[in-house]
Parts: sequence; structure tokens; C-alpha cells
Amino acid sequence: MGSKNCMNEACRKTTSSEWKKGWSLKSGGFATLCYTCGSSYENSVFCETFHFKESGWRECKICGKTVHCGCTASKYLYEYMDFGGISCLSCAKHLEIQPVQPFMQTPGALPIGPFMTNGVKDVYPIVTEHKRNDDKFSTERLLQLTKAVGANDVISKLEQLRREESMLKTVDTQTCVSNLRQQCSSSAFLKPDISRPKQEVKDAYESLSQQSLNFSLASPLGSSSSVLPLRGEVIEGVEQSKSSFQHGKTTKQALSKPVKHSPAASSETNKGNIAQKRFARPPADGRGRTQLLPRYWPKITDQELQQLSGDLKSSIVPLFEKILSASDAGRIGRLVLPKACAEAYFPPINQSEGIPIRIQDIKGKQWTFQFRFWPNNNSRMYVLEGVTPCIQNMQVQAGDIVTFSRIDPGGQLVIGCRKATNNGELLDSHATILPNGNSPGETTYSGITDTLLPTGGRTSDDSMQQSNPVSEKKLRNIKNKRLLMHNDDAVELRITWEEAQELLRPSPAAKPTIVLVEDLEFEEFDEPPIFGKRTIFTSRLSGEQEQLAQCDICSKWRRLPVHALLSAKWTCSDNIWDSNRCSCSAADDISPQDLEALFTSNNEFKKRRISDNVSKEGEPSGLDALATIAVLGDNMGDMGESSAGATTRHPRHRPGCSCIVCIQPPSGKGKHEPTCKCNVCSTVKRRFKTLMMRKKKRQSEREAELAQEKDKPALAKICFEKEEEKVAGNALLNMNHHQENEDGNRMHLEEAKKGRLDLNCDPYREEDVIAEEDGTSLTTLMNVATLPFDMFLGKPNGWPSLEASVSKKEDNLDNVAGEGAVLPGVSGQECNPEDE
DNA sequence: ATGGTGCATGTTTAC
DNA sequence: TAAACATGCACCATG
Repeated sequence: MGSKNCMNEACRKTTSSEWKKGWSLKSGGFATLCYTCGSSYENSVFCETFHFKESGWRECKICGKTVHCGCTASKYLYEYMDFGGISCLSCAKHLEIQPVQPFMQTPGALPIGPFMTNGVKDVYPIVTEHKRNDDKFSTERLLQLTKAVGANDVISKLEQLRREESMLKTVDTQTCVSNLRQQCSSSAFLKPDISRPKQEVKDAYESLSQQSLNFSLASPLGSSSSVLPLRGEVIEGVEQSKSSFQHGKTTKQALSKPVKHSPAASSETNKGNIAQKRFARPPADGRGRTQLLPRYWPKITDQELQQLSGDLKSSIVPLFEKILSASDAGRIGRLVLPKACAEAYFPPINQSEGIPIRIQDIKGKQWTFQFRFWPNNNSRMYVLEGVTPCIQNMQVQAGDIVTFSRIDPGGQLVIGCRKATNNGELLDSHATILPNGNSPGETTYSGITDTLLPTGGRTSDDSMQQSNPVSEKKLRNIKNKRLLMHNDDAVELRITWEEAQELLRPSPAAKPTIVLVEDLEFEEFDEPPIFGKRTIFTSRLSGEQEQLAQCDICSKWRRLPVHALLSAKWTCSDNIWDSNRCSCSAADDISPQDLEALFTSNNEFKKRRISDNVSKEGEPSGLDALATIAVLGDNMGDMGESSAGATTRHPRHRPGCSCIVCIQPPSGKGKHEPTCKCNVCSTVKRRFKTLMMRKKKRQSEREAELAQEKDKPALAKICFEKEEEKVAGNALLNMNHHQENEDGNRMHLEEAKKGRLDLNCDPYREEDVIAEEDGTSLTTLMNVATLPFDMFLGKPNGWPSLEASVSKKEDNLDNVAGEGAVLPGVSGQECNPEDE
């Protein structure tokens, strides 16, 4: 409507905030009230707009009639009854209000906006958009309005204006109106078209309504899909109207979001007007009904309403509806009621414990819930308790919609439901025709209807997977981050850092430094690694290790050597290891049966791991997961052995621990053979060799330096030794208070080299070292060698240069003989036995 | 250990 | 920015 002047000459207030659209009418329209002077502009059929006064008085703003219940209760103690009656909630006295003459315009009030009138007793289509949308009109919409009004002299001007404007560009209302008024007199614009009969005007609006819908369907960027209500009609697509106005605010916004239009309307269009439109109905009368947010307005179709009324053999008054949140539909059995709805349609309660309330479902079954509230920030939070059986009975879940209606007379509350769909109500721009001819989002009012989906089933999670911004936005309410993180399926999104280790690949831009260790070439990178393609490790019956990778183009699986490192984007053409399988046209390397078995095994493994983690109080599995994956890979050929993935990590170690113990493949069952060439083992071995090489190099350099120092004064030599001791001391401090001396560490390393230390031994604890005298471990060498790997584990962001890191740790390594040297701040926090 | 209850708190939305 | 809302969580009862 835009900011508008009050037609009262004595007022003429223009600030839109001074206007209140607070008087919702039974007919579905609203009366607008100027808060400054009190003038009302309404489209009421019956007079039922009452102005509250203190002390229980109500005053009809139209007829001026005042009523009083006889008590001195506050203004909030009234409840609207149907058709003009009110009852005092305090004394229950029922007062009848006689309606004034229908079609009687408020005395002294003038219509607002581009109305069409047909004399005093005619209809007044009013603009009911939300305040925030008031200040923008598109030229297109103004044109439609004008066409509906039949102001032909304005239409041509508007069309010209529209041509002049860029397509779909929106203009400020005042600018537009100003333009219009420059081109034609405002009196002409508002001039009643007496020549057109009322029915014709109504038809024009209905036609406009359809045109608007078609327009929005045809033009995804269309800015006009609003439908202005006729008096006595329900307001169609309030949200839609709202949305279109929001879109109309800026082109950018319109571009970024698909235009929202009624899904039912879409379905209707698609189905040739078979289905009813699903639109938001203004709330039924009740306390505070004018405060109900449109999202709670019932969106039942006339057809559904008829059917429901027929089934229940009663007159049904839709009250409100709500999209079930996760907690609403959860096992806790508490359904949070919108505050305004609870206060409008449920009995008033003064005590927090509330009252039992009987609600029947659409099949007539009676349910008893506890209607109560919790104090919340000086307010109330209303809940229905004990809804779980009912929710389950209706087979609804988070994302679905529960509806509340009322049977009149009697006031019996009725609970119903409507299923959310993949592409239904929440997915306006992708409305589909369902096999049963129902529109998406059928309300289960009849007790027999339900949403039929081509896939035969759906969950709200399915809805989540729709990449539709509208549905995503709506579903944000019910699927927030917390819920996602606890969703089993979403666990797949929670790629843990240890899983990520599988994916580490050298940066393509990074040039490795080739070093030779025992005649073997090793690559060292200055750049941090990148993530590569995820693969599955398995072994053939022959025992040969291999990995499976899926082509990003054809999705076929290819067998690759176990050492193959793939970039994140990998296709068959990158299969340099098999010339017969380097094309997408080549057949799958693995049969569907084998693949299924593989995935089954892999999923079971994941489930076990998740379960294992949960059972350990959410404890991340550390690199043992990586090792376990490798173990699993080893056993993939033998499904019966896949359970070897379970580890026996030392209980001392904390969640996230990446210490020398925790990162190891398990000892005992499932441990890797010395000849194992799996990813983990090969990486660990490589790292170890690199370290040993560097250590030897450093040692020889120092020996050389010492040799040079021989000839220097003894004092200098002492100073050097002192300095070296200091470095060693610092290194030990960095080992998280581990107090092993240098000799001890060296000894430990020697033991490790001999393969005599158990993985579950903390090399820094004397008792463990002693206890492990008899222990054997084939992977002790790996233990020693995992230092640089730890750097990645502990530093997911801003990884240090590996080269630099190795150098930085060099002194430490020298002093502690490379044992379990871990980054300060990583192991120190996560695995400090002394903290326990 | 498990589940229910009531409140607190973080997030979203309307104004 | 405040209200509304969704949900986490401490506390308690029960088995």
C-alpha cells in the first residue's frame, strides 16, 4: 500500500507505522486503522472490529456500539465468538453483538490506494501486504491493479511506463504513484467505475488472480504474483504476496532467489485446474488472532475442508498449522505451540502445569495432551505434552505439518497433518503432478489421503537433499546444524580429520625434493598436502593389495595399484596403470555384486566405527581409524574378517589423541604384517626412512663440526655443550613433561628398532617401558616414524612446511631419538598421561 | 542406566 | 533488538 496519507483532513499522517492493519475480519479482509486519529478504512461485511478499551469495554469502531461484560477484567479476557458475539473469559457471560448493515462503509472513512469502487456499497479490494513490503510496487503490479479496476485511461500510461522501465524493474511506490499522478489525475485513478457491475469486477479480479499465477509461473523473475483479495474471499498466497514484494525490492534479490508462488497454484496450472489452490487462510476468530503470523495460517483447500467437514459431520474451522520441528516430532513428546496460536485458540491457563486438553484426530480418535507453558524470558512458551503417540499415529515427522482445527459448534479441537514432500509446498517452483492427482502436500484430513511419491517414500531428509533454496530456507527451521550433526546420514558429512588423512595428496604445484634413502627415492614437499580422491582398499584372493577408484565421469570403478595416489578429480583417462581400462567406454573393473559386497562391508565398518565412537563418548578414533581402514582393506576380500577393524587403544588416551600409541594400527588381531604395503604402512615406513636419513645426515654434520671444534679452546667447547644441553632440555619440555632422559630415549629407540615395544606402551612412562619388556610389535618402527605425519594430523590449518617442520623437530629428534616426538600442543593436550 | 521434567540458552525472525 | 522458538542439559525419579 505504501506510505499513505490518512484521508482525514485533520490528520493526514503519512508515516506507515502509524497505520495498523490490526483488525482482521471474519470475511478474510482487514480494516486499517489510523493510529493517530482513529479513522478506520475497512472492507468489512459485518461490523465486528472492536476496539479494546480498558476495564473490559469494547467498542465497535464502525457502529460505535460498546459492550461490557459486567466484570472489571482486563481487555484480554474476551474471546471472540462466531458472528459477532463475544464472551468474557472471566465471567463467561456471552454478549451478542448485532452486526451493522452489510456493505456499510465506515462513516467518514475513505478507501485507500488504487481502489475500484462502485458506490458506497461496493467492494473494496485492499492491499494487505506486510508493512515491510509496503513501500514497493512494481509497475507490472500497478498495471494489473489498474486493469482490474478498469481505469482504462491509466492503463495505457502504465503500459508506457512499464515499457520505459527495464523488464521487471521495480519502483518505489511513491515514485510510481507520483509518475502516475503526473500523467493522470489522482482523482481519475481513484475514481469509482460505476459503469462496471460488481460481478464483473469480481470476475476481473479472479481473472487477474489466475493471470498473476500464470505470470509467475511463466516468468521466474516475475515480480508480480500477488493476488489482491476481494472482500469476502480468503486472502490468497499471503506469503506469496509477501515474497513477491520482497523480491520486488531489489532485482538482485529477485535474481538470487526463485520467485515463490503457490505450489498449489502451480499444480493447478499443471493439472488443468484439477486441484484446489492451497492458500493461507486468515486465522479464525479468537483471542489475539490478529497477531498470528501468516506462516501459521491454515492452508487447507476448500476441497479438503469440505471433505473434513463431511467426515466429521461438523462445521470445521481451520485454526492454525505448524511445521514440525525435530524436537516436536522427537521422542520427547513435546510439541511447541506458537505462542499466539496457543493464546488464541487454546483455553487460557494461568499455571505452568497447565491443563489436560482433549483433541481428536481426523479419524475421530480422542487424544489427551497436557497443554501447559514454561516461563521464558518474561514470556511463555506453550507446549503440548504427550503428543508422541498421536504423532506416531499420524505417521508424521519433522518437516511435516500438523494442523489444528475446531469443530463448531462445540469448540472441539481437531488435530490433522499434512506431509511435507520432496517438491511440494516447500518447493514452490518444482511442483509436480502426483500419480493420484493430488497436489503435493496433501493434508491428511480424510484419513486416507497421503502423499504419493514416485519413489514410494520420503523423509524430511529427502527434502533436505533437494537443492532448492526455498525449501532449504524453510527446512532450516527443522534441520538446523545440531540436528544435522546428529543425523546418522549426516555423519557421512562429518569427515573426521583422521578420515581426511586418506585423502591427503601432494599439492600439484608442489615440486618434491627427491631424497635417497637406502637407494630408495623419497619425495619431500614444502607445500602442505591437498585432498585427493577417496578410494577403497581391498585385496584379492591372491592376497595382492589393490585399491578401487571411481571415475568422476562414468562412475565406473577401476582397480588401481595400492600405491596409486589420485587427485581429487580422477577419471578413467587418468588410469595410467591399465591401458585397457583407461577409457570410460571400458567395462567396469568390478562386478556389481562385488561392489555391493564391498560397500556393504564398508558401511558395516563405518557403522561399527561410529557406534564404537559413540560408545566411547564420542571419542574420535584417531589415526587408528586410518590404520583400521587399511586393516579393513586388507580383509575386504574376506568379509568375515572385516571386524578386525576394532582396535584396543589404550584407555589412557583421550579423544582426539594422535600420540604415538593412538595412531598405530592395532596390535594383536588385525595388526599389519611387516611386509604390509598398505597405504598406512607404506607411508609410515617412508616417513621413518626419511627421518632416519635426515638424522644420519645431521649426525654426520655434527660430528664434522665437533671435529672442527677439537682445535678450539676448551671454553668454547663447554659453551657449545651447554647450549646443546639446553636445546635438549627444551626439547624435553616440549614433550609434554615427559621426563625421559636422552639416554632413556635412545635406548627406547633401540628397543623400538628391535621391534620389542608394544604399541600400547607409552614410551615416556617408565612403568610402561618396563612392562613392555616382553612386548613385541612389528610396527614399532612405524611408531618412531610417524612424527611428520603427526604434524599433519595436528595442524589441519596452516600446515607448516613439512621440510621446515622436520628441521624444527630435528633437535628434538636427536635428543629423544625420534620417539613419539609429537607437536607441542597436540599431544600435550590430547595425550598427556600425567594429566590423567 | 535410563527417561522424564523444567529451565536455560542459542538461533531465528519480526519489528 | 526483542520476542519467539528450538533444543540442550542439569536435575531428579525410577528400575
